[in-house]
Amino acid sequence: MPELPEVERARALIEERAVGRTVAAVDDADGYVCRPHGPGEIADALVGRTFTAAYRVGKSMWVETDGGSGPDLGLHLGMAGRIVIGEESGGDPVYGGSGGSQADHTEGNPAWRRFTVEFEDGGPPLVLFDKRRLGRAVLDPDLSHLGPDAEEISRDDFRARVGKGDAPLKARIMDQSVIAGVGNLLADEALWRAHLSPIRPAASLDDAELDRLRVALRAATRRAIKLGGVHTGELIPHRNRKDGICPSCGAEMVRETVGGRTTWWCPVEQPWPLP
DNA sequence: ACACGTGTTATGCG
DNA sequence: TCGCATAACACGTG
Repeated sequence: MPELPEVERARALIEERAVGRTVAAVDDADGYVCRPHGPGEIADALVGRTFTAAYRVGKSMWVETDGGSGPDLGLHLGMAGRIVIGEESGGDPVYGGSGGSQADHTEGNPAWRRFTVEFEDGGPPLVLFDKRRLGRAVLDPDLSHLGPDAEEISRDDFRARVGKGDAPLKARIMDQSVIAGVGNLLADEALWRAHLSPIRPAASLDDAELDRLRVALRAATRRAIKLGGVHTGELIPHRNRKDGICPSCGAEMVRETVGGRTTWWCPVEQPWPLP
């Protein structure tokens, strides 16, 4: 399930393999993935347009057409979306695979094709695969509700946005209107790296702790982009059903629902209240 | 059979 | 209206 790193890989793939190409046909027949557009609406807007750039904020990406004079194509991978162009893909880990950082090659069940763009050059189409259909393809997406991208937010901005409120810290950093791009796994990984408890009220952090979290989050994010996805994190493999062990100190980790999501943390290295 | 889930959002409540 | 919690969404997987 894609978080910022997987989406960034998908964006880079689109930039590399789809930008510069002109749209010949669009299959937007999946009315749920393409909502609120009616059938053919996205196709009518895009056919004849040329993709000129691919952008991303958080987990949302969009493709610019005709240098900005045409409509943007917004793409979101939801919980299980994957962009495939020819032999390359980016997004949700290979279906049925080990989820490692090996070259992605499998597009999965053909029934999971939810949105397709074909090009005039006759080359490989851009396909959104999504077994759960929680992904989206829309024209001119509204991104006004998103906070700054988690990888690029400044220190001062991070302090001001994250360090307030009574919600648990983990819920705060997963709130896409506060900072954009952090999902459940990346949140656990970054909090573990920063030695901060996910259940701390966000406003209880001082500036030094907020700075530590920002650095840990950025490091975890960049590492995940390089290695192929959030599932390559150091903590993630230890989020098993049984006896999760802190990969750093060996203590038995805690598993609880925080911010509505399953959360794992080390009670020794991420204590709350502070000792 | 049945609970769970790496995301988003409408709805409810104080 | 705001801040926060929860249910619902769709559907494959263990």
